Amino acid sequence: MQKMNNKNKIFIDKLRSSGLRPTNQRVEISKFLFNRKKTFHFTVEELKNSMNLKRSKKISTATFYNTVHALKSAGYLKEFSLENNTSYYDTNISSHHHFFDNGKVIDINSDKITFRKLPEAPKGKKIKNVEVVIRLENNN
Amino acid sequence: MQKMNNKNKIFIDKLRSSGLRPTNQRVEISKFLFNRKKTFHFTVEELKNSMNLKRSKKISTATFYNTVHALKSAGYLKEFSLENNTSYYDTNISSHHHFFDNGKVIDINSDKITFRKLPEAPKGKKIKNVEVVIRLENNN
DNA sequence: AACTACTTTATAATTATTCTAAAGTATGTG
DNA sequence: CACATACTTTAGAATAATTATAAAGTAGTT
Ligand SMILES: [Mn+2]
Ligand SMILES: [Mn+2]
Ligand SMILES: [Zn+2]
Ligand SMILES: [Zn+2]
Repeated sequence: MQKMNNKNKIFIDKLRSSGLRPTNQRVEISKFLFNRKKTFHFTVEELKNSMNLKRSKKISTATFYNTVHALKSAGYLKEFSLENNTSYYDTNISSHHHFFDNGKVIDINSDKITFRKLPEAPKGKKIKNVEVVIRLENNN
Repeated sequence: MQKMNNKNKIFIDKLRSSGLRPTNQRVEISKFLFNRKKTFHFTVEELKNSMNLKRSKKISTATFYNTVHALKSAGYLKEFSLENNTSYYDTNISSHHHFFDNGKVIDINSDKITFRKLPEAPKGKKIKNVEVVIRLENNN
């Protein structure tokens, strides 16, 4: 019973191609994640809290986890880790780099970093990707 | 009542300078961690299991966590994260790089990677360190 | 030996995540 | 539309990693 207006088509398509029916909850999550200009880095808990804050009828934790996992498996989200034991997700699925600044994450486009020297992959292996983390601290 | 033989002095010193009395449990952990030629990458659970396997009187989980945390705070261990929700520790505390190969972690010495181009730190920030992860996959 | 401070340990609590099973919703068929 | 069937949502239970608690043990000091 999804109103299939053009406005939501792109978000619905991501769900469909992730093997998910575009239910209301899922479409709202998909819109929340992908209807923005800048990359979004988030934990499931952060996503849940910021979406549910504005809602009278809350979306359940399980639905957030399920939807995020399906979108990740389909390649619409990338998972990464900081130095705590929580999964972070990134709406920028290209191979790219990051500044880490006290828990804040900022994208660095791939072309902003190039290498003069890189090691070979060990025997029998090949390089899947190369990603750089630049850790920041305050001046002085 | 620690037997202060020279053999253990270096491991005891790491504990002392981490603010820990060199008890038997702690000295054994320190030796297990630092008495090796190659870098050791581990989770607390792995450390606990491999040490306790050989022991009749087990060291408790809390002692493993406490000791690892103190050694980390003192700078004798470095923490890092893979894409699951577990903390890994690294006995190589220098800024260096890694191959990640299906959960296996291999050190890459700092001088094996150099940059042609690197972005500036944002206003008011400076770069603390730059670390590279090279993800591997099998050939073919 | 007695006193005190630090340590170890078992166990409880917490957090992030996953699982389960029941109730809800959508879709297809006649 | 009526029913069957399949997929969803949800609350709550279960699990895994970690941290907290508090009692019993040990060490260092007088
Ligand atoms: Mn977990
Ligand atoms: Mn945790
Ligand atoms: Zn990113
Ligand atoms: Zn390392």
